[in-house]
Amino acid sequence: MRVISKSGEYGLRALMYMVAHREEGVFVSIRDMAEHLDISFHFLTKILQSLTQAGLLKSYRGPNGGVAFNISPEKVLLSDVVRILEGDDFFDKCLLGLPGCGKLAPCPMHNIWKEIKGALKHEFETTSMAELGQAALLNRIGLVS
Amino acid sequence: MRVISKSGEYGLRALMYMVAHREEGVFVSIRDMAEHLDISFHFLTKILQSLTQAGLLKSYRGPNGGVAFNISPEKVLLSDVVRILEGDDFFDKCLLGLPGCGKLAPCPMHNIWKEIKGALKHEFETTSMAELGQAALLNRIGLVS
DNA sequence: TGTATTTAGGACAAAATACTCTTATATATT
DNA sequence: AATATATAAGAGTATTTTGTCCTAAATACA
Ligand code: SF4
Ligand code: SF4
Repeated sequence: MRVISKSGEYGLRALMYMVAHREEGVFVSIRDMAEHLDISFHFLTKILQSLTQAGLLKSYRGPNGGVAFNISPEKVLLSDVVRILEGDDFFDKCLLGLPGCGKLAPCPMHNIWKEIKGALKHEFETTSMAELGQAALLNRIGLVS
Repeated sequence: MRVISKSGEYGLRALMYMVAHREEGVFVSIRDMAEHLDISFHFLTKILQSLTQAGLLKSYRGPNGGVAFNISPEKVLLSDVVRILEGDDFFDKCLLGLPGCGKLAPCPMHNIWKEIKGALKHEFETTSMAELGQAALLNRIGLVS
């Protein structure tokens, strides 16, 4: 059961890292993140590029360069991140892979799925990256317990 | 957001079809199902083979052959099906793709995910294929509304 | 017995996802 | 200006998932 893709996972873990390690006016090195989080540097770079292009992050090239939040992490919702990295229809998917959930004459799975999906969407839309970052400070980021 | 794979989707849709169309002592043709549900015949055959090998279905070769429930659909839970088709650890996965959810020192996503996953698991473990089949009789199976 | 039908099973191919590598561009420092 | 460092961007490779095809085995029926 994979809910978010590897891209989504890596992106979220990187943003958690950034929140936990941010300093005002300092860009976080992608290479450092990749090493600390054990993610392929080039792959992570691409993922973060998507977030930069979407306006969520800003980047800076050259020595001491890196990425930083362009929007305050208090205002960045989990749902914003997954919508950018996994597609805008992330929360509109059907359990059976068919499009158009919630319309007339739903299939037998509809009621089951409606509840679950609603709960997931609600959680993602009421949790900010800042909150996740705070929690990350208490534990070891992105590591299994 | 794909929760179940294509294999799982096809398997569930086929079982719903079987419940809705079952007659005592009659095997349901895989080819008929594949056509009605618009699923590749060979692919569906393999998926149903897994369910047969797991003992959930029984099959019969030759004219008027096909597959039938080996276990009464009232006793077949949704969770049984996905565990067979997607792996026994289906409900043990982490939102971030890391193994071992629910242990000490959880990551920041843990509380969010724990609730959602618990709800999903509960729904799947309290819904039988018979129930889904009943609902399927009322609507059009596996079709989007 | 021979033929048609239907699942079983494995090899193969296509598509999607995940990951790697190379080159270009921007910036800082000397 | 020259060099080192870092992200941007796109091409290329690997792995997994999904789908196709061919042959074998079982069964029914003429
Ligand atoms: S009605 Fe059923 S098949 Fe259709 S989108 Fe909703 S859950 Fe999926
Ligand atoms: S604690 Fe977090 S990272 Fe670990 S398994 Fe649970 S949700 Fe995943």
